[in-house]
Amino acid sequence: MSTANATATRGRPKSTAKKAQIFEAAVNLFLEKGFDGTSMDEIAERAEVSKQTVYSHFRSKEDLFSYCIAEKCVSYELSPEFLDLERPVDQMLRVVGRKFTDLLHSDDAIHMKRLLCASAEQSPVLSELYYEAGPKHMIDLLTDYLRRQAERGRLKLDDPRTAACQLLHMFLGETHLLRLLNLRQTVDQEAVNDYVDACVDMFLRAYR
Amino acid sequence: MSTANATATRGRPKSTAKKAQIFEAAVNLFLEKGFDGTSMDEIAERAEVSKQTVYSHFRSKEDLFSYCIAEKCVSYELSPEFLDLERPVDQMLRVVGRKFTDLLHSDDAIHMKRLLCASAEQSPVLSELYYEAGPKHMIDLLTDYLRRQAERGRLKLDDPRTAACQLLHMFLGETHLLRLLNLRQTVDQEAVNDYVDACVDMFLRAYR
DNA sequence: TAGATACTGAACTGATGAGTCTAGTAATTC
DNA sequence: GAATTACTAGACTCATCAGTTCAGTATCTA
Repeated sequence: MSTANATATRGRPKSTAKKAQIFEAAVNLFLEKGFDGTSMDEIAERAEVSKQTVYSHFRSKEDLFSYCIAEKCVSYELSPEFLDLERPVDQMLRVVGRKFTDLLHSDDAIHMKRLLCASAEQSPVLSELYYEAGPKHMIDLLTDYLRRQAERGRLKLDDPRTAACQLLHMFLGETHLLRLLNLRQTVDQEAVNDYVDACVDMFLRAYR
Repeated sequence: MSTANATATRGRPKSTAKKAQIFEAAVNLFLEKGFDGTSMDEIAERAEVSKQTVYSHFRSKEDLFSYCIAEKCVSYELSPEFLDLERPVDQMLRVVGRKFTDLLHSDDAIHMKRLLCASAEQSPVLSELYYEAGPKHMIDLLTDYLRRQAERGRLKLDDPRTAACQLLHMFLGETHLLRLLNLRQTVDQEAVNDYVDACVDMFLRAYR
């Protein structure tokens, strides 16, 4: 059991490895079975850790849950680098569409969204975290890209944010809803790609 | 206590009024607090009915839940009458957009969607009901409308179903997500209307 | 090595909640 | 009126689960 702790205290330091194990177990269980459907005993068992250790790292179940969601949200942050202003707009938007739908139709993202919808009533704080790291961040990136391309005269639009919302929400389409409702276990990648292409074509016909 | 029962049996018939009370109480509680967050005692209390009566009308909590969702889905069926082929397309689509967003941003619809997302893992049967009565039905109606307008030469599109999906998902936009995540308690009706108009404009620029 | 803290495992507490049971009352049919 | 079934109120069973307690062991710092 290797151990590392930043602040030097007396006695045996808390194992960051154990904390990671707990997080890993908890996040997977929460995503699979929801908050209410997951028990602390289950988490401890899957983490191969005693229940007391779970409570020594996290004050309560809610606490652990928040930690999991917050941690997960961080991983959703997309880097803006891939939005290349030099590439042809249609090509670039197709790439964006593919990346975006890949991410959003993934099991992980679907489970996450379900979880947040379910917990939205009790804790909008977590929704906030998710929204900022995920959807809002993506909209901001695309808005910026569209504005710049408009300035270059490659697109004709006066409200880049509205346009970004339109395109991204179109991308989601029926597949996303079907996945969310658990009516599709697998994604027909080809069909999604065709749909994305159709959206880009349509978008560009409208915005030059 | 007025009572009416279709099938004539011996003894006191079950009160359809009581059943309706139970349904009313249950559906509201489920929508407000979710499946796990609602207890049968609570339902009985709000319905002003004894717990035993609840169990005499419904076999189990799951049973009652399914009944509620199914019943609610029926109420989501939109009649196709309002899609008038004679009115100018842009005008008609604006009306559709307003009706659609009004419905989908309502507290009721938002709670319903949250509920279904949460229960999607355990029972895709309910998702199916919802999807057929709500989204799918709406898509079908609009697809039909778009096809007919294309036949009349008022629109230029080869895949009316894709176009319908695009438009409807655009309509949802950021507001829907924010409502779903409980980050907006009220809807800025004017902003939504402007957004809907922008979507219709954009849609028509793309499809003639 | 001593003092301190982490971890284990298992038993325990207290609350909540689904579903049952019972005894009595109300409504309906024949 | 007699048989039958619905409804009520409340107590009851049984399981689950968040969080605690405890006694013993492991691992760290000084």
